[in-house]
Amino acid sequence: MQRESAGSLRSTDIGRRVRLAGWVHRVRDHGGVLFFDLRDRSGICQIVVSPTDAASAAASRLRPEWVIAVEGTVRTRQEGAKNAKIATGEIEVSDVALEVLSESDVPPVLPSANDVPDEAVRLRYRFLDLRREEMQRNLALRHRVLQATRRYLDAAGFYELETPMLTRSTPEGSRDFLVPSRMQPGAFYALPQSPQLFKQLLMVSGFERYFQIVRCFRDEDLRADRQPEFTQIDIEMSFAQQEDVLSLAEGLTKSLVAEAGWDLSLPLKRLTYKDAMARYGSDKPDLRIPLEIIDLGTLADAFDTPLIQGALAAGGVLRGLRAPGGAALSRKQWDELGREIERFGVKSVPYVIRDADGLRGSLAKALQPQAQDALIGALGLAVGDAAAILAGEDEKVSLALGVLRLSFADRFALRKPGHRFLWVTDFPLMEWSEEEGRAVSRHHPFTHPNPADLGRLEDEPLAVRAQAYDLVLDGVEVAGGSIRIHERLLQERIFKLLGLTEEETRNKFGFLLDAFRYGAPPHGGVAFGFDRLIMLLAGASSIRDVIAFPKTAKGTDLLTGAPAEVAKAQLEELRLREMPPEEAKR
RNA sequence: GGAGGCGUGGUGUAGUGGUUAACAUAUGUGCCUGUCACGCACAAGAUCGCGGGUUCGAUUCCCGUCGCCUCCGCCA
Repeated sequence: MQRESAGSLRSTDIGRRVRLAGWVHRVRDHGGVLFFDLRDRSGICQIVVSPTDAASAAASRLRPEWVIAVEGTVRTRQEGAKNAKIATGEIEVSDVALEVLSESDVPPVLPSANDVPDEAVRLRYRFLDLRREEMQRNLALRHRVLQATRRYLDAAGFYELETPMLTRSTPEGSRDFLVPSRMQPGAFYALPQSPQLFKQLLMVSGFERYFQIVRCFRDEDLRADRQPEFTQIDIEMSFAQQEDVLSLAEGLTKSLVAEAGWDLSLPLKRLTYKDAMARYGSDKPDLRIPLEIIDLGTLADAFDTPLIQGALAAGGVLRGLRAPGGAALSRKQWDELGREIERFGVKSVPYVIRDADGLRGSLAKALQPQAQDALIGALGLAVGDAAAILAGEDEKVSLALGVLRLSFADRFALRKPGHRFLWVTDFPLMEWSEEEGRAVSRHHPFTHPNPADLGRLEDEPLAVRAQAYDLVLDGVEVAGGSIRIHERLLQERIFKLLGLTEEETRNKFGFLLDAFRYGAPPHGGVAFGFDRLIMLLAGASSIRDVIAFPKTAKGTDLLTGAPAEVAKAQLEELRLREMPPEEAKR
């Protein structure tokens, strides 16, 4: 007899003899009649065993998480015993034959429990944690979106091509995971941070449209939305302009989010990097928050305080941000807000509060009385609102207000329901790295500059815009990409600006530059952070909740115990030796 | 690298410088014929993460350490 899904039985199945198999979810033993819920991937179904049934003795032995097979008859539940809360609540399976396939110890993570155990316990017993309905749902969604990706891109003429996982370390970007080579002692493979160079080579090779659902590796510190290995939907297209890539990515996004029941209307909103920073203080603004940063430059003269006047004299800006209901913030809370933006060189948050009598607050005294109404109007302050007002260097003021914007949203629950996508375009090509004392690529060194800015590449490199774009969803970067440089000479100019010597570039990227000598098509692409996207679609608060076997914040796997020491013989084979701690210190 | 939070029966929590560490659930036994987070009774179950210090006495206070989480730095 063919096995069926427990969760898919309905009243239309009444009278049928069925065979089910799965896990014992909950047992309700009344001494006489006994009920239990049988759970499989599809859901749960109530099995009823009468004291006169042959299976009665076996049923009373059943415990949670035993694996059993059941053969029985689907029947309607008695009137008044139907359960509208579950999909199979109209029916039950009776007159059963029971077979225990596997017993279970008392499980540390009980899939039927309401309380979710501590995450360390969940990760240690991940195979049990994954039985929980939430995790089953998340990974099922992940599966569906993966399949939708393949369907969409295949239909759009993309080849799914694979690239090496054992590759070479390249400069720029994040720290590599290294794999020592046995056959080339002293040499190392690197696991790919992304298949960037390979997908460009595939364009040179004439495949025209490539995609890959690919694991990427970055040896950096973890976050709720960052794992050392993660999955990208990697896409590259030849003979494509930025518009072609954006439009492809939008179409794909629409079909992917539809798997979660989201309806997306295209085209998506767009914002330049410059505007995003000015209006939201972030290159990945959360547009669910109905707050915008306001430039107060025209009111600058109304503030009689050296802090503001000094900042403006130094070429700075004056900007404010409304905090709806912010009058309720205590002195202590303003201090907390100040600590959140300390890293931008702000010592405390100057603010004003509008109450029934007018403005008060740390900055109100410095404001000329006749300018009060103008300030209230500019910031849109209602009675009960407050506003943070910062003066200083453009980028720092923006970023600081961007942080406050998020903080206000948290404190006053300002985020509107629903979801907001947007493209952020025209990123700067390069940015200054204090640490390295040179310009570094903001995206990666193969990003094509905006053709309109090519003339000032050497003179004002930091002002050059890139043909690079990010897709942002609710304040999270879910995809990013660029048009690539396919001209060898331009690529060499960029390397030079980045301070990479010819020898270095030949050594590290020679193969790519070589390839570009033999007819490289213009090309560009985009990569989706797949786990993050699923996290947002699933409404999960951590990327770990959409990955079957994730790592902890310290990069360990509590299930397998990785990373672990290896046998001396393995190290010898690789000609590796542990460095004494005192030597490793420096 | 830095900051913060958490760590108490299997699990989730409460709690206290002082007798026997409480509750829920899970577990075991018994009772129970329509439950669905079934119910009732009884029982068993805890080196209060680990190490050190303060104290007559520490699960509680202090220091260190380990583990988990969050954030900053970092992550093209």
